[in-house]
Amino acid sequence: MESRCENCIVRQFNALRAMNKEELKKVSDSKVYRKIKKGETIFEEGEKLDGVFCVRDGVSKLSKLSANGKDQIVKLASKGEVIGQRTVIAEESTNLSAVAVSDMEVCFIPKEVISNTLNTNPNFAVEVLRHMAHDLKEADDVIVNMSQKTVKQRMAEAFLYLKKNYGEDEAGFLNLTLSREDYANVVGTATESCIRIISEFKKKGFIKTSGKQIGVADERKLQDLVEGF
Amino acid sequence: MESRCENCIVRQFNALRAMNKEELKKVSDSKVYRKIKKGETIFEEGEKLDGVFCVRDGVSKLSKLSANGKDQIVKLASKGEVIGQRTVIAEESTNLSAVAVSDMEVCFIPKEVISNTLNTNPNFAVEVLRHMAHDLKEADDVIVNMSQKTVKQRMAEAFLYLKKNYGEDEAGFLNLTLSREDYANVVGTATESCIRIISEFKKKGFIKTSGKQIGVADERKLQDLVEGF
DNA sequence: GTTAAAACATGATAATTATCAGGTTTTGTT
DNA sequence: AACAAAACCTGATAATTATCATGTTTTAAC
Repeated sequence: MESRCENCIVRQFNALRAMNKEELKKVSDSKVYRKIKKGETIFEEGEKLDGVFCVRDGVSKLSKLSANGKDQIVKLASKGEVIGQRTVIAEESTNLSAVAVSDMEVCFIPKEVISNTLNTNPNFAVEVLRHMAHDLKEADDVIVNMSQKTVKQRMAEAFLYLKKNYGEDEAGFLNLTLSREDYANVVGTATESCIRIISEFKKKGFIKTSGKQIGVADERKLQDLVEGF
Repeated sequence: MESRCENCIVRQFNALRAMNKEELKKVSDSKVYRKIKKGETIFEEGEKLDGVFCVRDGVSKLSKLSANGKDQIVKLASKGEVIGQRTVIAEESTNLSAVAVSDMEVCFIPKEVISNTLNTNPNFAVEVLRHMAHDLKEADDVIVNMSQKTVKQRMAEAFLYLKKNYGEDEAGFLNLTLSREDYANVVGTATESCIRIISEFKKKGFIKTSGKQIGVADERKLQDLVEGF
């Protein structure tokens, strides 16, 4: 279901809200709406991007492949977030791949429109800057977590993060379902270790599972674990 | 030795080069020059910053303390870099502490001057954005390294990084001398493990040491190690 | 210059995590 | 429905890394 950016709610969550009517019109006229199926690749590490992707619905993982064939998920991007901004601004090839972890709807916005607006509308530039500053802070936090927390703590944190950011259904299962491998790649561990910890958490009553679905069963206990008790 | 920003070479390395004469004059008139001794703290995690620090000389570590009392160094900032930008832009308290790892000279620039310029000069905003985009990419790389490389590989990388970015003296020792503890905190490991690896690298002829000083002895071998051979 | 504190160093051991090997279950395709 | 592929799971083991204990050297303060 396509529509005009001017009326798009998603825009309120990202820097595009700092655009004026004219600028928004240009974006709307040049944007390309696209559906992306779960598992499909939006772009791959090393590619040059001709624009950015504004996420209207669904979730994408941004990850980087290493020499030994492992994938580290650096960030999950969802409704309202803009993917590829960093790359377009720095005028480089992407350092990350973007793959849909659920069915997605995105709008592709050509880079010219973005950079023109950046160069002429300081409000927009500052707004983008704020978002990037936020991303940078989050990245710093991830670095610290990676080096100072155990795999168990990071797993616990991942469940709490998903609950907080994507919510849960009526039955108490997380709305965003990730494969065990994806969990492992978020947390930075081996898939087997990840599965083992899921089993352990389940046995201890911290989480509940049903097939691929996972739900937080004892938020407090998970929180305690994260904090080192 | 104080001077005018207009004539400051350091400015060429950071976003301040996108300022026009008037703006630069304002910065120069409001800036406060300050010497900082090795080991001295510039600001601490959680503080509110009234401005940014432009590094004229020396190196600062930006780190975050964790619950268990360990410090993770997220970034080393040196000549030309601006510290505290992220915080000032996001209008939050800092998520990191800044401590000098060598004697430093910095210029404090009040945040009003920065934000006024951001709001009126798109060139400056875009330039800041570019620098932030670069920092974000580096942070992503660190995340991936943390999760996918061994401590040994990260140590090897640290030596190569220091050689590349700070150079070495006539005797072949790194210009920037870090304590073993700082190395451990950059790499994200225990100080004892760090020391052990230094001993091992020395024994194998990858590096050489003399007191606290460390020099790269076999760049190729270190590089091979980083790449997993 | 003495002395206390900090930094450096190494061994022994324990804890964490990865890897390999073998299963079962689920999913998607013909 | 049958089949192959992918995802999930568990055990055994090995590798990595942290921790504790203890001693030495260097640095800084008086």
